[in-house]
Amino acid sequence: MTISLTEENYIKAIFYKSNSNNIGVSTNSLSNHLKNKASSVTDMLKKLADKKLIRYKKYKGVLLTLKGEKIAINIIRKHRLWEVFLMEKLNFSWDQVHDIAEQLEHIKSEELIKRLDSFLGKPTLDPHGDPIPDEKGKFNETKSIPLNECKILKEIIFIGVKNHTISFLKYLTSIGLGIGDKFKIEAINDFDNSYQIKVKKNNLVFISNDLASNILIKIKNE
Amino acid sequence: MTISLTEENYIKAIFYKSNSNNIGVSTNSLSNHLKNKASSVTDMLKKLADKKLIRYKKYKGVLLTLKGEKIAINIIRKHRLWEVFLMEKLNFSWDQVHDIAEQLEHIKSEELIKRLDSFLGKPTLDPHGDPIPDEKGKFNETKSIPLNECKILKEIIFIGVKNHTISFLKYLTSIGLGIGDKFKIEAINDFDNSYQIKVKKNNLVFISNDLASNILIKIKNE
DNA sequence: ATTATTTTTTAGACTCATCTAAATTTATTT
DNA sequence: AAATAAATTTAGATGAGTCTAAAAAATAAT
Repeated sequence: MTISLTEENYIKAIFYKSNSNNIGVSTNSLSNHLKNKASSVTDMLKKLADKKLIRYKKYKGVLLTLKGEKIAINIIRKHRLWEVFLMEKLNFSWDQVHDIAEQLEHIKSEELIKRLDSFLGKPTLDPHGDPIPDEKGKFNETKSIPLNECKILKEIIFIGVKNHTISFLKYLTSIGLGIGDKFKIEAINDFDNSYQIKVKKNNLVFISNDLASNILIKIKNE
Repeated sequence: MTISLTEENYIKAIFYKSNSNNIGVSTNSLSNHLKNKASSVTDMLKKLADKKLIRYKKYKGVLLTLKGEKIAINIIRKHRLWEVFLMEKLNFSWDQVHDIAEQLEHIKSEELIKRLDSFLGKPTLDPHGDPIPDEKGKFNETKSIPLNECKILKEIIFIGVKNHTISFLKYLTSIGLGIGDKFKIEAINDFDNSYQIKVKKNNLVFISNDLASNILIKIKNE
């Protein structure tokens, strides 16, 4: 069975919109995410259901089948491996890689991905700190928490972001924060739950609670 | 102006079918090459002419405009750079790279190609010995001749192939012949113009004239 | 529990790239 | 140069993926 580029993008969107609870993804949320009209989404959902890639009941939203999930995870694996390639080998900055990886993820060749994976040293995290599933589709879960759930003044490792917008990524770069960096929480302001952190020898940086909720961290030595 | 993947493939096909003499490429030859019906080709030619990518007169065949040629050369550049990447970095064999490069050549990002080029050390020949045009579209012409035009017993450098079919490439590999290899013409049989060559310490290999016409060589120290 | 609102689906139309079948033009024979 | 063959184009149709506008179903509000 062949799966078109468009179908792949729908499958990926459904995967991203799926919550761990088994509630179907709504037509509208896919419509927003894919920037297509809801009616177009409905059409495609019928097609994907025919192919047994999703379970779809009219008006009830949609869930991936095992087959569909496998495909989604494989696309994500390809996307993230290419992102690693673009940053590590071609020295792109992390806010530049997404659009290119969005294209590369659709290249069809299992052998290519296998070799790319080896070439990159079988990485388990992409440049945004997101886990890269292995050949079997298994995610190496690195338990991270958003910075705003950390209420103690400790040494922190920055391991990922929740918000992937380019402006956010650029902002982090501008304050000297990159994946893997260590920083220290110097103060937590209880009036607005904002943070003051110190990255390396840089000055103190002020982080709003909202911002902090999009920064994924691990507490050092835990 | 956006150019679709399909349009890119037509432009590339027209480029490959163009002879240095200014004779238009026929609808039928494109039809064969692209494995589309002639009527489909006609439709697309009209479209490409509207976009000023080709010059097209009904029943008279087709030529690329400067704009079209630029695009064709850029696609070829991308194709060949990716082939180098696949062989040099991912250790694919030269008969495996074409199909994957056929997909990769359509990835849209000038920056990507610029960086890939640098990463690969700005190569001027691809793994099949075909020249890689530079950013400006200039081909580094390495004047090569087909083996069957060489009538003297000399040391030879194998620099490319004319026939790119997988079976031919596999055959060359099987007799121990790879791009850049040196070999010696041991004998030229005048009854059928076939060749006997010696690759490294291997046994003598028999090469028919037909085969020889598809092997591009340079005579050593010339 | 009716009404109003939002979400989703259906119906019909459009573009892109393709096809088949028929018509037309060009090239080749005799 | 007329007849035949080959190449090319036109006309009309199809499938994929999208759209708008209208209908139907689900959800929320009074």
